[in-house]
Amino acid sequence: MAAKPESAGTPELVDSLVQLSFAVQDVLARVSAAYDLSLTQLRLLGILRDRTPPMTAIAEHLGLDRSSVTGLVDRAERRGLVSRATSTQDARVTIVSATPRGLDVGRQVTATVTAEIETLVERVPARDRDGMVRAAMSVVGPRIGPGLATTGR
Amino acid sequence: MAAKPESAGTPELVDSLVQLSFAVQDVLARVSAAYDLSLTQLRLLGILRDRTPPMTAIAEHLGLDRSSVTGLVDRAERRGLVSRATSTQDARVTIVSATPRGLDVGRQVTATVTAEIETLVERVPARDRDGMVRAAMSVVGPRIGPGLATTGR
DNA sequence: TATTGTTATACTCTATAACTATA
DNA sequence: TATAGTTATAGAGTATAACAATA
Repeated sequence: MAAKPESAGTPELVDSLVQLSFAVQDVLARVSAAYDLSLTQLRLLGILRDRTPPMTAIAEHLGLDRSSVTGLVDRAERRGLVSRATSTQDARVTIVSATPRGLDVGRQVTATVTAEIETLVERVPARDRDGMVRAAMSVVGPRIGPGLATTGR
Repeated sequence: MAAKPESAGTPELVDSLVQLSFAVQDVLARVSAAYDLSLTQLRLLGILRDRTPPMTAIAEHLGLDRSSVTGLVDRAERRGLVSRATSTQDARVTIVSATPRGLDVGRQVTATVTAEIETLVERVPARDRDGMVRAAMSVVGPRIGPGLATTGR
């Protein structure tokens, strides 16, 4: 499974994609940090923007163990960003939701991130932008919900 | 600083880029983990592939505090991936280099990551690939060294 | 018995502040 | 004094294993 020179441009593309991903993640982490959020906290708020899922669903979304989500939600709750409630249908289940403040912070970070990445994108020649959207979407699939999807799946 | 509808396609592009960055980082983290490396350890090995820098230079490359690099190198050294040496020119300076095993592990992870991302890229229509390289490079600049650049700057 | 969530524990990663050694 | 690196300390994030409560 070594050489497979089907498309001469592929190595450069792989390399560009890796660098690009670091540049984007840098923006996400830096802006989050400016709001005193970790990237994981931002992702949590992103999930809770339009849902009130059980702990297990959050774990699946983020690709984390359930015990990791316990700590994550603990810290967010301590900061007044999210809250817990026991499901009325199944007393084993804990429902998590964003507080008004959590929603607000999430919106602000998302707006700032979007603005910063738009600045990066201004460097892309206009004629290449449509192709880039098509290329990116052919890798990750179409958008599902509204706003920034802080997930790879 | 709100609406700025200069280019209608921009929001989708921003969103695609964020998702794409998560997909790529997922690959990097997953493959690293399969080799029992954190992403930071992989980045360290990436730096040491063709250099033997002082601790401070590593901190700058990775955007970390010097004290964080101390621990990072400690753990990598304990695992036989890197080694320390005192500079002969300036006894304050500690020079870090990858061991043969560290170089080897770095190469293996890089090769696997490249293969996996190439698989992702196969989903991109061939006619869009050149444009994607151009677009990505216009954001992050041209490649500098050989191999995967596990950095955003 | 199976599932949901938490706790206990341990490790990595990170930063700030204070320190040592060298320049 | 200034710089390079380490240590001490603290906190976030993560996982595994064991547990309690509920189904």
